[in-house]
Amino acid sequence: MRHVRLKDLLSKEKYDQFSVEKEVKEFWEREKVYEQLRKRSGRKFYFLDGPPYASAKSIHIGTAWNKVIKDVVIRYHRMTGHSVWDKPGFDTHGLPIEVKIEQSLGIKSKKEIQEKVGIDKFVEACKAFVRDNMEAMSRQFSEIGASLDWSEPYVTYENSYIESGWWLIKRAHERGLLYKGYRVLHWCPRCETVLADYEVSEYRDLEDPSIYVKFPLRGRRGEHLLIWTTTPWTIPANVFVMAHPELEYARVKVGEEVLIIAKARLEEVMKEAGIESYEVLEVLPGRALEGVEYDHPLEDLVEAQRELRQYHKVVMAPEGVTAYEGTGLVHAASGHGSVDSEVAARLGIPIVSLVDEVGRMTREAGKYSGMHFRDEANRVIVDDLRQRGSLFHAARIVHRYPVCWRCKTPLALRATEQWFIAVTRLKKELVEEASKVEWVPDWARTRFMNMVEEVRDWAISRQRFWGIPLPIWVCKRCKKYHVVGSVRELEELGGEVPQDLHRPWIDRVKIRCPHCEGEAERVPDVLDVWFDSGVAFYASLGYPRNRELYERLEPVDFIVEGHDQTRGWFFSLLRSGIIGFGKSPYRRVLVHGFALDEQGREMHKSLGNYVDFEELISKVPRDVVRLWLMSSTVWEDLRFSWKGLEHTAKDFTVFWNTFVFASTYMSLDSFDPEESSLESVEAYLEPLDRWLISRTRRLVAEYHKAMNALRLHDAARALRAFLLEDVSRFYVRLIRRRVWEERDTPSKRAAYATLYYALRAWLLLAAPFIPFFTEYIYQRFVKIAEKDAPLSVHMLPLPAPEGVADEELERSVALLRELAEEVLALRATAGIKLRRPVSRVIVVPKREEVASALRALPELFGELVNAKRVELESEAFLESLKAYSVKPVLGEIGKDFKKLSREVVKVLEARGAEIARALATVGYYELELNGERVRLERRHVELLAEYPEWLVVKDSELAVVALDKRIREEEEVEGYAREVIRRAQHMRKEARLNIEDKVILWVQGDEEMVSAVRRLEDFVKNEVRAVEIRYSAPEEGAFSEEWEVDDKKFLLGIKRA
RNA sequence: GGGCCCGUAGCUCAGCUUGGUGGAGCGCCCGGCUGAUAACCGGGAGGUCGGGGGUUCAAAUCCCCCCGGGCCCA
Repeated sequence: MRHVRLKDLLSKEKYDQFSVEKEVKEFWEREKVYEQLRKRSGRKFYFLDGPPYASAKSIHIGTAWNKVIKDVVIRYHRMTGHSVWDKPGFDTHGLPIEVKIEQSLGIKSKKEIQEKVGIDKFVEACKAFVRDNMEAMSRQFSEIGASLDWSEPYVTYENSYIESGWWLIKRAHERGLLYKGYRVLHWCPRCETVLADYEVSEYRDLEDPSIYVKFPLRGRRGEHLLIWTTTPWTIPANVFVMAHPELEYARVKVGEEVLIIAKARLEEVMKEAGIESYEVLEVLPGRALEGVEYDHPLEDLVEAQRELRQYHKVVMAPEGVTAYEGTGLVHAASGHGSVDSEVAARLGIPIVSLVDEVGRMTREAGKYSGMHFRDEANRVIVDDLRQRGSLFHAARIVHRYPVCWRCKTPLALRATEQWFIAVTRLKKELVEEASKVEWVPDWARTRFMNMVEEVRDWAISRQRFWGIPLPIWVCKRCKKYHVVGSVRELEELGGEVPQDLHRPWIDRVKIRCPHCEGEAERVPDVLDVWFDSGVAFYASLGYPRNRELYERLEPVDFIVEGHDQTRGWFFSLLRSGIIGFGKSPYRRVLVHGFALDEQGREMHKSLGNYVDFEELISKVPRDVVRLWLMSSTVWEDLRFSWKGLEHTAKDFTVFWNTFVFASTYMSLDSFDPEESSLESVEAYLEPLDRWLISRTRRLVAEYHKAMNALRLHDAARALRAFLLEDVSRFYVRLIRRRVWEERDTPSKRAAYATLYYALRAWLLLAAPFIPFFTEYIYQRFVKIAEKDAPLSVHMLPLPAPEGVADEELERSVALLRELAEEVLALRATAGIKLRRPVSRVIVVPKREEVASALRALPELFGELVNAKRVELESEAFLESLKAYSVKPVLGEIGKDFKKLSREVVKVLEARGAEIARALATVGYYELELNGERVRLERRHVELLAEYPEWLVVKDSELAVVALDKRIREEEEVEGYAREVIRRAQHMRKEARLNIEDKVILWVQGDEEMVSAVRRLEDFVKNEVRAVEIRYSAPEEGAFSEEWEVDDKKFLLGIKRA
């Protein structure tokens, strides 16, 4: 006979979530559960893993959170009939890894890589490093239960992935989006590569010169343009000066010289320069300065300047000028400033860049050639300007200056030749496609759109080694270039394809120029690492070599990453999708928060507040970590909290205990859930059972609603609240007595069937969140009870929303629970323990729904407050219980009754209640006193109305509740019997008896106690499972203990019968 | 400087979309319950809902400004 039995899970065994997880992991591995899960068929659900960057061995808590979120969604979809694509990925190329390898090899420059180490060794080292990291990270991800395919992740360094990447470059080329440009971009002189806009993300407070320089007007002796700069090293490359057409400029006489400066800046600049005496000669609009020529102050020292004389003019460039800093005249170095270069391009002015790839001034910089730009060149240039009298004022300034995100070297803006994809031309498509995407939460859309609005062309080339080689070959003879889209194409063009497509091997591949048959060589660049992950949506599926898979799975149904990825991965995917396929590659995006430390700061190893993942899961069980993570609002930042974890762990003990309770009694009674289905016990369901069923249905519905809206935290919280509040704290507490009943009653079966229904549903719904715990319980609970139950809980379909919740019943129960709290508060003030029954509770409802709830569920309420009777009464009834008394108002009495006053007061004291009632109702009271008629009226007394001392009353929002404190014999006897039962139960537990063991009970001592037990002998016997009660001293060998209740002493003994 | 998010009890956070007497857990004090429970229940103390202004009969909630923190950009 099958029935529920948690054999290995009985209460004596101490619950240990760590061993639960260990056992479940072994079970999953032994039975190859994951492999079977993957194979299941159903509607496609294409999930795409945002590949973490494999630059370290240990994962961040935030990375773990990220994968847990993914796992919950994946498991949810598996359990709702989807076939889930669950290939994880790793991002493996790029500068951060190169920098780490440089450090480990003890080298500092690009040159050393090429000359001392060799690119081949260097690239191999990168690959080995990444491989180790991936292995460690994969292990940690599977430790936390992430059920993705760790045996075959997609890896961006693999040949097939690289080839897929090439395809997109080719597509861009075919669409006419690929171009080579000479552009001003941030450059790291240490890494010797260009950095994209989004890579310029770190700023440091650095000290720089802050100088005001005089540029003499050509042919007007003694008159100068005054410019301001913090980068003296750009002065040799000065080509023109920018002014704002709508600003007012002043010609100012200072000493013997005339300076031109924005009027709005005049006062401040003079103050800074310490000049008190100056005279404004004239104010003119910026427009008037257009075309004014000047001479470069260092013209004779800088070779490049010889060519530039013709461009030294003031030009109108409002985008480069502000009225808030500087002088309103901006020195423009077309090769060293982004606005400068744009203005130059607009006006057909040449781009001049005088800094080389390692940060030294070039040969064209003449005197300054070979000097480092920020150190020596800055100093020498300032000196030269000073010597020539061109320096108006020099100071130092501390300002935020961009540094390399990897090596913290200050960056230089310099013009270089780079490859670009003209993304700006795709802006309309980007906006259109992004607006079709479902963003959760919705503000992610706003954020994304704001970002797209500012989109710039994408500089895809990097002058480095460890990356996807740029698939562009340039002909030595005709100088035309050719973009290669695949390995096969490379072969067809006569290239000898190497084993590994990385540099340096790919560099040696020469092809036939398709234009002139000359020999073509690859350009030496690699691709921006952001390119890699951006193509994951098709490259991870092997497209275009394998078209079928992608065509079947696309589009990606779901992605989720941190909010920093709005500009990162979410954008690079969309960009690649538009370039390659003209549409968004994904349908739905969930944004999650950052995992911060306990103080709300970022967690960093360098800050010393880093919680190591391995340490975390050695201290806290995985499911506890998961549930804690998932209870936090997905898209908000998460504060790490040991306390929060502890609290979550406590909830697990309640989960566990609830199942132990259920299984213990169900197995004791050989309950078979298949035989005693909910339908079969329908007729015996009590209101409380119907309530739990309704609550369960509500949970199912709310859970699915939350999951579908990706409000995963709402689902997690609902799961916790349901088991804790509804099942454990309420339902189970109230059915205890029903299931403790020894006979097999229909009521008991109904309770079991209800409880089983609720727990089974919960177990399945909780499975995506806490896969270990639910699997463990499932194996010992559902799996044993149901004959067709599958191997693993994760293979079951989730309960679907069904039927309707019984709103009215739930509302009634909720009201009664609230009302019961009021009564419990009354008991507390009256000092009557809950164990002692009271004879009656009076309720005067203030709302009809309270009254109808009480009429519908009187027993439930009686049980909640342990009252024999619950009386629904009117306010008038309560009034009638009030005892009235009077307090004489001596002034009035003396005035009216003179000498009789003393007697009147005596009467008031003696017959106060009677008089009070009369005054309250009729309004007067007459009596004869010393032969005189006396008429007492309201004004003679203060009327006091009080409830009798045996009644305590509490007013609340729902009702006035009153508790009759008078304990009748009946209740007293039951109360004493319960005191005995409670202690006998305690002793059973202490004596380590099994729940089903029968005992003999001895009771001896206080008369009242003993007689109470005698009078309720059957009740006591049933409750403590006694076959017999002996009213004598416990026999030798019995477990005995002395007790005292209300000064009544008694001795109890128990022994297994 | 711009866009988006966050700010609620000592601590961790719900509540805000859709305005209607401010909540939970932890911690503290007092009391109670318990043969699933190292669990739980009740009471008490604890709040300028970051600040200011506005809309409204009514604002934690909607609008504007400011302050502090985060992310992304400039």
